[in-house]
Amino acid sequence: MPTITIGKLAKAVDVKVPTIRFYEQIGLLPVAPRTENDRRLYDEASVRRLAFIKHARQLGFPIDAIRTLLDLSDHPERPCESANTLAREQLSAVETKIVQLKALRSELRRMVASGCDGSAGDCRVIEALAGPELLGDVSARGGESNL
Amino acid sequence: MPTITIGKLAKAVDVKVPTIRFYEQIGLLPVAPRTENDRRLYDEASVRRLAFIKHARQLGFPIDAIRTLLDLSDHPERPCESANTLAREQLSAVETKIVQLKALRSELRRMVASGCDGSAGDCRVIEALAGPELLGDVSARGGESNL
DNA sequence: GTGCCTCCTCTAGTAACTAGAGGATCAAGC
DNA sequence: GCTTGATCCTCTAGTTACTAGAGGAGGCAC
Repeated sequence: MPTITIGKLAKAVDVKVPTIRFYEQIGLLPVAPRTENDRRLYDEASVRRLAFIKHARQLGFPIDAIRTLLDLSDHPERPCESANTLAREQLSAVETKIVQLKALRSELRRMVASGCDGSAGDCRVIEALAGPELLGDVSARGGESNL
Repeated sequence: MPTITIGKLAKAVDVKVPTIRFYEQIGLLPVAPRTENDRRLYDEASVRRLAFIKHARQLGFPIDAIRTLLDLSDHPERPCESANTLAREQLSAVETKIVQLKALRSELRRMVASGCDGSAGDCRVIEALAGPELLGDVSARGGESNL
């Protein structure tokens, strides 16, 4: 018997209300039963499910991976190979990102260290951006946009 | 006298053609002059400007910051304080991100290390995701989405 | 009864592109 | 002169994972 309102669920898991509706809409959360006044109602299982999602998101798993993970957790009899694979993939994505960011960090440190206080004409920061790229093959995919 | 086609510019800087049009549209690149057949034409200055943008993007500067940076580089007589500030901000954003990702990495490593090969019911990966969050206050802003 | 809070739906906006439709033009080879 | 394929044009919509806001109904406390 579900008795938890969407606001309470949001508070319990520390997720925003619209996010919960969004998760329902994309099918990460099941369609919630409603009161006669059309308010969504949740139970303890919903709290656990949402907490699972939140935790996975914090670890950077994309929604599609979380879908698979939830599916597995809903069917305990299935082999969990794919969960392991997803975790390994996510780990290596994170590791790659760290390497890339460290390269960026050192270039930015050089830029900041040679900090100038004059006019833009002889600013080292701008010079460094304009100059030939000394950067290794960091983020050859075209930038910073995603994990 | 501009003579470089958009395709050549794209190749010269290693940026995709639609990206160049996009940069023009949002005002990062000036509106290019056209041939009588409506093709955009560029010159060496365009190559330098686009390279500047690309390099700044690789370093993770957001478009708005790049706008400021380009503006400064267009007006060498202005003080370059803001360039320094932007670089410092970007550096600290990158440093923060590295710290966050390292925390994620260690949790993912623990998950992967305890890798199971049975069924989802007793999968450590899923258990780790479902269990109480042991995670420190990493990425309290809600995840991985941006730099 | 009167605020104020929570809830509802729906649309649009965010960042920084990327992909695709549908069509015109160009350069090279035969 | 013609065909073929590459390149160009514009415009719209899709990507990710939400977030913000409009506009309105219902519920609770005093």
